[in-house]
Amino acid sequence: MTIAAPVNEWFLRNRRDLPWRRAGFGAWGILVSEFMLQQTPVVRVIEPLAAWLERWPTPADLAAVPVGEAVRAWGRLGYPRRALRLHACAVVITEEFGGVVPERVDDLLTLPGVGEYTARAVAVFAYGHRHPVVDTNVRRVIARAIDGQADAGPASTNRDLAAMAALLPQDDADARVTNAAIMELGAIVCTARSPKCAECPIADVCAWRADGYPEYRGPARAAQARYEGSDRQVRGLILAELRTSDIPVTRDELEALWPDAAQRERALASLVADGLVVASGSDFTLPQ
DNA sequence: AATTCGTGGGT
DNA sequence: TACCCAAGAAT
Repeated sequence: MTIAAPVNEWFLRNRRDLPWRRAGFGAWGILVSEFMLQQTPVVRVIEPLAAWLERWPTPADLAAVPVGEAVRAWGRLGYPRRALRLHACAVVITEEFGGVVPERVDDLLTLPGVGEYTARAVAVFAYGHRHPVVDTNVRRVIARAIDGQADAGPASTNRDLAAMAALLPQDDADARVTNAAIMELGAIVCTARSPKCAECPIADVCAWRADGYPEYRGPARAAQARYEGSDRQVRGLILAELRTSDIPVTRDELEALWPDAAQRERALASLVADGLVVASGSDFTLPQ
């Protein structure tokens, strides 16, 4: 509680003017933004989000088109399975929720691609309900300011949600601001690489700072696998080819994308298994 | 619980 | 240059 007030005040003066924070942006827009923001930097989401919502202003609009259109429109945002799940989400919302994005966390959690973070983000930011919202930024701020650790360890949903819940003001509207404010603080001040403690509104109560910025001691997070030469890269190459082609892509064209036949076939098979690619005779297309 | 899943920019 | 990191979810 000693951090909610100063962080809220800081937020009201320093928050970025992001599209999904504009009044009347709508629950659908916020849901789409949260899908796009999963593991993807804010700056890369702005334009695709605007194009997406112009094309599909409601869940029913998206549900009405073939899922392949969603995969194509996803473009280079990364993790294209999110496009499949967002489309599936639109179908469920249209068929089971009357075309209205649900506002209860437990209803939101039933939607494809909606997990603990996204469900609460929608309930809080779109509907104003009072829940803790915990993303990577929030986890880092709490690890530093409260726990005195340089970085958060592995995620632990219950512990992380409880820690954030303990910081929230009682009032729904204030709690909503605090959720956005701590996330924003982690995004632009208490950053992973070079935190700007001189600009931090809670530097005077930060446990990490008070302890002299000790290095992180805890379970090492698994190193991210190298991308170059990975199956992910091959999947990306194949899907990029399909995205930019209006007609089915032949095996010969796919062979030109990657020399290792075994890896190419493995990547292709996994894309088919995911539903991102379908066989069309002896050729391949995005799903219809 | 540990892995897998894109892409691009920062350090 | 090689990492590291990014409003996570599913398995």
